[in-house]
Amino acid sequence: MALRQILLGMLRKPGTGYDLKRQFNQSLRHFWAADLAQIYPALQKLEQEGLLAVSVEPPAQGPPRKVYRRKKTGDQAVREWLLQGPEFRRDRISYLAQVFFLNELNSAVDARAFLVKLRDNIATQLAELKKVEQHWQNDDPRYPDDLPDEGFYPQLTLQLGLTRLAASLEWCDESIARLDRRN
Amino acid sequence: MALRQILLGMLRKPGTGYDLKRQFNQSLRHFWAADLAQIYPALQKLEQEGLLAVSVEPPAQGPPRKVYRRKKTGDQAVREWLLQGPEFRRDRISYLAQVFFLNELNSAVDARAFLVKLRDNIATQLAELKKVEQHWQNDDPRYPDDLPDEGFYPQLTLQLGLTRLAASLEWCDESIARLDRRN
DNA sequence: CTCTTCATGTAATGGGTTACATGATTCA
DNA sequence: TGAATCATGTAACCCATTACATGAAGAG
Repeated sequence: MALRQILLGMLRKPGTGYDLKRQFNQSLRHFWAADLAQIYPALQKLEQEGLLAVSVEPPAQGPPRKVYRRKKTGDQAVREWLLQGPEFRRDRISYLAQVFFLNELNSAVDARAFLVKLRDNIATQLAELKKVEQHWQNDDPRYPDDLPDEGFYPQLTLQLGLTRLAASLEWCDESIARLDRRN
Repeated sequence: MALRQILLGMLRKPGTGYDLKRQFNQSLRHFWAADLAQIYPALQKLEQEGLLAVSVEPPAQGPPRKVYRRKKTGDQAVREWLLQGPEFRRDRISYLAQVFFLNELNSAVDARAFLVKLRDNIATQLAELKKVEQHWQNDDPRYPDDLPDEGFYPQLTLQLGLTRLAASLEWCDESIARLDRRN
């Protein structure tokens, strides 16, 4: 149920649903993704509840832009969310479920192939996140240690993303090595 | 949509919905959780589809036990799931979304308090997972390197859980230190 | 001439959570 | 006497995904 708050958080500066989607892709994607089909109704609801204001503006191209602005009640909602402390939702990691049952294949060769594919996938994800980091670095030469506060906290999240992927990658390599040692 | 396959995987040995819930709590919880309200209908559906067989057995206590057994079609379904390669579902990490927006608090003190709470939470989770590892160790003296295949793959998943939590914990400490250095 | 980008949505379906409902036995 | 364990479920709701629908401008 955090999408509401995330949208409010992103609307520190006014924007349209489409703008927010772009922000998801650029900055939040590695820990949260959302589709336009989710974003549009959510924004409408937040407006109905009085946390956002809308104004229709003429677009450069396409249909009229519905620009959402956060109201004071919206500011407050974000602050409350943060003051409640960290939220944990149960994570579900499909590929770990698969690893758990790899023995069902009755074949160390097939199990190994699975782990190698997993390794490659994670390596790709890590490479992509590093590209994102490159972009951030190019956008602001103060990256990572002299960023203003607005950039500092997002940078922390990127950092954890990189750390976790690197740890997962190492785990893959070690797992493959352990499997090889068993045979 | 992996719950189906996980239930099938767990039913290598026959059992009831309640038994499976226990297995979730003991072995899979750190990467997948499921409620009885999800498990019971899912088992019924798998039976209707012909992947499982049911037989009603007299219980030690309570209502009759519905014991599910995997059929050959069920075995096949598990194997197909694994042979398709690793599945990635987009993860959503609420607390990272919160970290991303911590600047909204306009207070390094409050932001720091958030990170400390996060640190404590993760430390608790790590301690709990280590307890789980202790149990596994006690259950089988061959842990971790001389386990039979059935135990080896589950142990890998536990290992990743521990690795990731340890990495997250380090990240928390470093983030708090970096925040302190800024002020 | 086709693909991408801008920009809005709705509808159907699927998956997950919470609440509700029942009832016997065992343990503190 | 009250809580936990065993054992089954249903119903309402919420959240997320996929598919469908429209349409103009600009890039290649």
